Amino acid sequence: MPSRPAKRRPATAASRPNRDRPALRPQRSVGRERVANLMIAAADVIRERGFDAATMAEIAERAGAKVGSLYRFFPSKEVLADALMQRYADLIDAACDEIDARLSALAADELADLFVNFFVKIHHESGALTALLEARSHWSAKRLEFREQALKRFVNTLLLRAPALPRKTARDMAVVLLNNMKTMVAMTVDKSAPTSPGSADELRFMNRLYLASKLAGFER
Amino acid sequence: MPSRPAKRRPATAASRPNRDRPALRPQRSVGRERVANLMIAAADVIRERGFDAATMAEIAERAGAKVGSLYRFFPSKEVLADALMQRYADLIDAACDEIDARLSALAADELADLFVNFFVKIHHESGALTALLEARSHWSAKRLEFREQALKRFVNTLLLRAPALPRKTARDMAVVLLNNMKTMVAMTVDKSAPTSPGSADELRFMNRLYLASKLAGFER
Amino acid sequence: MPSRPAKRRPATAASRPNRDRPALRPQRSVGRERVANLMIAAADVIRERGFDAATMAEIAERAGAKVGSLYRFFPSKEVLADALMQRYADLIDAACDEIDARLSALAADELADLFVNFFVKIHHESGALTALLEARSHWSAKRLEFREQALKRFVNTLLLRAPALPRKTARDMAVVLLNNMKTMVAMTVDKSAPTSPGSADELRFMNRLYLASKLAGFER
Amino acid sequence: MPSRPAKRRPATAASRPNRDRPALRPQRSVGRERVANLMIAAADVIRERGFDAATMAEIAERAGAKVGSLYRFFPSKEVLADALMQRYADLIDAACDEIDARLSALAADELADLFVNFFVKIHHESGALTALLEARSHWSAKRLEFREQALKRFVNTLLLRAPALPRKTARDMAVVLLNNMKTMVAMTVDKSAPTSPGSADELRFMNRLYLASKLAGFER
DNA sequence: AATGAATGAGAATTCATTCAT
DNA sequence: TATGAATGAATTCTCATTCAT
Repeated sequence: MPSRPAKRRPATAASRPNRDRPALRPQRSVGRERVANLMIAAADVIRERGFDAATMAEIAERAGAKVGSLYRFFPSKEVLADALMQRYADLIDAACDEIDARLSALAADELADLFVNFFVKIHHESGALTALLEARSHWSAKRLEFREQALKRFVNTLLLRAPALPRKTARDMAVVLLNNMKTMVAMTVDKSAPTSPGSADELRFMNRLYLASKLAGFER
Repeated sequence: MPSRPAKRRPATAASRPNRDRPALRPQRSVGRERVANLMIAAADVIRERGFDAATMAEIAERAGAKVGSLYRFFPSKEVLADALMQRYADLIDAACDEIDARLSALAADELADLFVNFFVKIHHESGALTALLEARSHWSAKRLEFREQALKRFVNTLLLRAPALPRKTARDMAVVLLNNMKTMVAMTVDKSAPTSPGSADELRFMNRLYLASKLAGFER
Repeated sequence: MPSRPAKRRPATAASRPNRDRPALRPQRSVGRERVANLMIAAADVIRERGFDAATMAEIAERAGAKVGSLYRFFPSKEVLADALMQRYADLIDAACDEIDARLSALAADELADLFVNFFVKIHHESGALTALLEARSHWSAKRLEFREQALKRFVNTLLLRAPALPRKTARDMAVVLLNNMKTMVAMTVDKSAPTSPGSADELRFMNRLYLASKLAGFER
Repeated sequence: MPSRPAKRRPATAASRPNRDRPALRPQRSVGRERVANLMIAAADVIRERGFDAATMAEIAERAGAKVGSLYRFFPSKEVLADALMQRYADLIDAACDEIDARLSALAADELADLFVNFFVKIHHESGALTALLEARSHWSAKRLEFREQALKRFVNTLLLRAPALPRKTARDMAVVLLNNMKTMVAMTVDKSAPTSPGSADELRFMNRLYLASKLAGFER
């Protein structure tokens, strides 16, 4: 009974294992399209199954690709998740920019609604956001970073609107707003738990109430 | 010429005649203690790792038991989760009973705080609740049932307090409150995302604001 | 404070999205060879131990493969059995074609012998046939299909030889012949029960007697 | 991390392990009834699922007993199977006695029919016979012994009827007859494979033909 | 560069059998 | 004695990741 066959070449120190490499940024348009498709597929699968249950094989298949291709661009599942998070961070940045530009023209309630619908809009485009935020299995640095970055942008927008607001208060508010955004996604997008549209209205109402109350007296 | 001794019957995981059996009620005190330990361990592991990533082996080990014992009482991971959910449902029932008894003596803000801290208190006792509610992998009937039951109890309490409230409105409010409860757990108990205590205060404030506003004019 | 590294996603056997996929057709020559070896090994192990007692691990090992490879091509034990059955169905088809071609040149006794040795010849090539036909654990559709297909071919051959035979009679005869084929395998190939060669002669004799008697008067 | 707890007392040489003990022959009527029920349940389960797939737990449950009781009377699955086989051997003995008594009054065809229906009648009473004969997993001595004993009885009856028959021929015939008995069970009792009643008629016909042909000239 | 194949390290689940009360 | 509980060794199946052509 021969002992197990020796492990396949154990990745010599020289040959840096693949997974530490960051996501590949393809140069040619065909490559960029492929990456886009892979990320869409990944978002879909992760939304449907959750991060843990999503398999690289299904993601590749959903994108009409082979796992090999998937691994060419995203050397590990973690990196793929990170890339998605980065994408969401960028989307949030852009949306905040847009809000900031119109900020002085917005009524408080409008601002509140824009906030609360933030993630829903992102979800509309690529829906793995909440699934990734929930995933306990590996709170990668990237995911914490995302949270941080999002909060900072929200704080920034809040302070732009109400400069007299203490920064610390703004930060705590941002945390609450972020959770409301997640809740709104759960209530309007997730099909699993049956929720009447009325509850989304309630959430919107609560969010308006809260923001109006907090901004009152601090607004420019 | 097969020389090995005949193998025992393959414990074919495929033909699982067992999985659908409900959780076994232990008969003897040693069994009751074991079940209690198993549920504590399960709650711990599921909280820490999430439902998908929690393994039956770790749960058993943490309870000082062998998987065989775990499976004796809980014939599948699903059933184990369902048993936990049932436990939480019972806890909620009891807590609602308590609130209902004191209801007329409570200020609106006190009521709001009791609501928002609901899950935190449960978490304190057994912390897998939010992890289970998040688990996408299998929205088992039991889990939906739990949601439904919890919502019904909240509606009941709300209507007790404000009988003039339309039932449908109460239901939508309950959904929002439930999400606030989950958020509060995330903000105060989960150690993964660093959150200042201030944000919990903000959430409490928002919740008070909301409840007060909705109950105003409807209260007994 | 969980310190262990986050575990890989539990390869939950419960959520098997794979099992129902048909056997994979290998693309490369190395894959084809592997599949061939796996089927040989499977037939051997199933013959020796019976379907239930045969384990995927032993099959893989006997083929010099890892279970992972086995499952790549045959996503479940059922599918593996089905693939073997399909193989046997093809062999039977081919053998019937051959008999049909020579049919008019055959004496009735020769035909009877060809029939009764049918399964023995198949067994010689790949010996899981009777073990699979016996397996009670899961009368998969494929296995019933096999039976049906084999019976149809036998009926066809019988009617070719004796066109005046009522189809229903031919069908009933085919069932008897099929059982004789199985018996012949048991008597000549299985090493478990000690049987003298004389009993095979007796079976052959009975089969001749039967066929001659039934065909008499109906032959072309 | 303490190593695994020491195995529970490893059955000292003094305390002869249970499984070598033969089946308990209960003295009191209540015990005899319990054993009878257990054997009926065992036969049912084994017939339905096959020997390998039958579990001691299901057998006990089907008999309205606990596994502990089952093991009290049958110290292992093997012993249980052996007890069933012994039962079948006794039934066959009795049936042969009966045939022998009427032998001179029987037409050859009647004798043939009695033979071919042998196992069906037994099956009617307790149906695990063919399942046990098929079970490859452990060709225990008892099972071979059964075969031997049955064959001997058949030979005996054949020689009683046709004393001039060479003993060796009678033995080979008995093997064929035994297989026909099994086939008849498969065709008339097993519900899995759909078989028309006509095929049973064919089998009966073949069996008559064969026996008549073989006995001709040798009969008393 | 694309991709079919390999694989190792689990993970869920089962069950014959033995104990202890 | 009856029976609830314990257990350990198997067994099926999964999947992230790496190779070789």
